[in-house]
Amino acid sequence: MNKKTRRTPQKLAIFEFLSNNKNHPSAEDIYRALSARFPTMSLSTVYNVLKAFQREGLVTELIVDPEKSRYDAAPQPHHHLVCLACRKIADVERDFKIDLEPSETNGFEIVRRQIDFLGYCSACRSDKKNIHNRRLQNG
Amino acid sequence: MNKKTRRTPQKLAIFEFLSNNKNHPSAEDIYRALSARFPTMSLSTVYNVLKAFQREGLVTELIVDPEKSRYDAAPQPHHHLVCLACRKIADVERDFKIDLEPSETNGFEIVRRQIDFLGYCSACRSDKKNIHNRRLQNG
DNA sequence: GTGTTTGCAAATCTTTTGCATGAAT
DNA sequence: ATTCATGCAAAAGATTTGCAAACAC
Repeated sequence: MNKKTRRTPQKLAIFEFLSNNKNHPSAEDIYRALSARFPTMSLSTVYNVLKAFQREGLVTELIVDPEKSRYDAAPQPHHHLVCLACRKIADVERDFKIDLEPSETNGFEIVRRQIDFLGYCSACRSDKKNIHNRRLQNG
Repeated sequence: MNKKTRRTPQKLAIFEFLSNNKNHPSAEDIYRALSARFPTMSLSTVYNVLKAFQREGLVTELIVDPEKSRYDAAPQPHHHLVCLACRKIADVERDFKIDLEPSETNGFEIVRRQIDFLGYCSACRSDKKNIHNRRLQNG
């Protein structure tokens, strides 16, 4: 962590939780997970801390869930599998060489690329099958 | 458009506006753009219609802006350049061959892949001072 | 006529903000 | 002592929902 910002127990706990977590939790997820250890911690503190971490470059805000932001503390760039049904996110560790020709960039200065593989996770796939089967049974 | 759903003037106007628009507008953008022609149209109608179009597969909800959904009626799959400062979106027409090994898919059934090139558009580059005051996403 | 769509208001949900208190440097 | 962080409540924005009236089929 940076020296400019203060090391509070809440910040340490949030950073630790995010680092050890593979689920790319939302602010609410983090809040709920830590409220046993920090019963007085507020949700706005979670938001404040996440914003501060983003400014320091420690945390990335993932934009893959239309309903809420998800957060990622992984140090190396990577990509994601996103379930369109339950919004589960899994990491794809591989790096892809994708680059645009200067003529394709439309004047943009590209600083990062993100690849989302959208689909259905195994749990939601079997749910789908169940629904399908039920329909067939009902006629 | 489909036969199952009814052809109302509002729906036709929304579809037409989205098809002729390169800016990937938000629901609010669409609402404002059409309220001259449809002074009584409500914002929730815009949302309802967009949801119906998504169900029919006519429109895609883009998840690139953490503050609001953006909509795209383009028929061909394509990718996007996204400005991290002003959230302008530009299309990248090229197709990229990116595929995961079965061992990398984590049990997901992939139905679509989306590549976002994140950076700064030319307008925002020329006034970098403002960038810091605006949204931050690993800027 | 029937069932869908519209439009309005109210509700819900996520995220931000203002401000007083408390804590880290 | 100064400055930054916390926590609470309230505000702000985006999206959804309930429902009666209007309209497409």
